[in-house]
Amino acid sequence: MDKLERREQLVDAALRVAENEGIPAMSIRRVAEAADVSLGLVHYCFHDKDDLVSAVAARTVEELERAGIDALAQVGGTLLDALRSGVRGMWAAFSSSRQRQLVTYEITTHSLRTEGMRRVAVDQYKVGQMAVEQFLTQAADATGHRWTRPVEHLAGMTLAVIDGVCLRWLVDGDQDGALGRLDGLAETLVRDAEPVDVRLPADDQARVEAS
Amino acid sequence: MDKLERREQLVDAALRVAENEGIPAMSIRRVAEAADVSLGLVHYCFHDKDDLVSAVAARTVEELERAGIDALAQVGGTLLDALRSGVRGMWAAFSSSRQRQLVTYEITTHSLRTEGMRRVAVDQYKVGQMAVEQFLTQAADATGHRWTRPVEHLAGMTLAVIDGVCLRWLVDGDQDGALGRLDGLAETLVRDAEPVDVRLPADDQARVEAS
DNA sequence: GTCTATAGTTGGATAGAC
DNA sequence: GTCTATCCAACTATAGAC
Repeated sequence: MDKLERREQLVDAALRVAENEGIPAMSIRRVAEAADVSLGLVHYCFHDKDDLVSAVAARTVEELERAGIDALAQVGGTLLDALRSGVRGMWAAFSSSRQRQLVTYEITTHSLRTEGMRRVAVDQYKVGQMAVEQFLTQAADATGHRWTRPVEHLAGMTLAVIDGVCLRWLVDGDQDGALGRLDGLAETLVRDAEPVDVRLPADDQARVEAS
Repeated sequence: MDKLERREQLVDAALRVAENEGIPAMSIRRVAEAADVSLGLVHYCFHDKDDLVSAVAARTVEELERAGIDALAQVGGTLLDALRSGVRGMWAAFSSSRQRQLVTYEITTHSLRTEGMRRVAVDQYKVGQMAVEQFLTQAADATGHRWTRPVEHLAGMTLAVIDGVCLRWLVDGDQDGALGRLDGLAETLVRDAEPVDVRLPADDQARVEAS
């Protein structure tokens, strides 16, 4: 089998181990065992353990990004509806796998402790921030609104809330509480939007009428 | 030295190690070395590693609680001012030690992975929730307001935001961004408060006038 | 590519002397 | 209480055969 292909397969196994036993327990040996290959092979495909962890992190980010795009698709109704269903959609993507979410946080702390892995955590947030910005922009557009604060700021708040809510949910398992907080987020966001005036600015309007 | 006293001293050392090298690296051996005692002594004072981690967690929660009480003290001016300075006060307590905060998150994930340690993470949040509820109540009282939603809910939101903001700050180190998001939180909270009418309800009012 | 074998390190936990 | 000594397990990483 090709090296890159093998890497992907090993990342599959590694992710399985990480979800079930945690990142600290995701040793190279354990991954080799889970993938039913030899220890040497894993070392052949990954330079060292951090290389493996980074690959697992890249995979989780990639899948999270895809989930974010899916949540983006369902934008309709009022702005509040759109925000609520979008936020809940992201939440559904997150909470569908409690284990996966825990892995994400473990990767964050691991990368913050390990020299040369800071980029990993930074990437997690960069992708999240962009996904949320895109979502907010699209939700406003589709419902004829404009944000009265920089989308960057609103996305930062949104991401912080989702992050905090998710972490707490991991701890207390209170799904209703989590959903309540997310709805609160949507209600808060909607207060920072205003309807777009359907009339164009004067000079544009004149041009339209002239045509 | 007394066993309990020795335990406290060892927790000191353990916390030092955890802050500098992370919870996963906080081995019993490493703690013994840092405290300049023998390996056996640590095992004499703590049944096993989880016992030690739990003790460290208890210490961090205890110190966080004290910091929350301090932040509570400075309530004055308008409600918005009170909220802003209170939230910023908590933030100052958190962010004064980046390492310590990282330890807190590491303990959370560790406890979620370890059978029989769930209580540790739950306690972290229980204390946080109560501290924030107390702060919000006091801030409203001191400025003549009442909350239009259950304080429990508002405190949950607040805690989520602070948590999310803090975690992100650990990753990107953007202090201005973090403060901006916290101010946004204060502005959001203030919209869920209304001034308390100084006049009492009718029957109470009648009683007052009769006296 | 994939394996086996092995070197070398670190960690948890216990036993027993003092 | 505190220490030393020791056992055993698990891990990283490499070398070398196939």
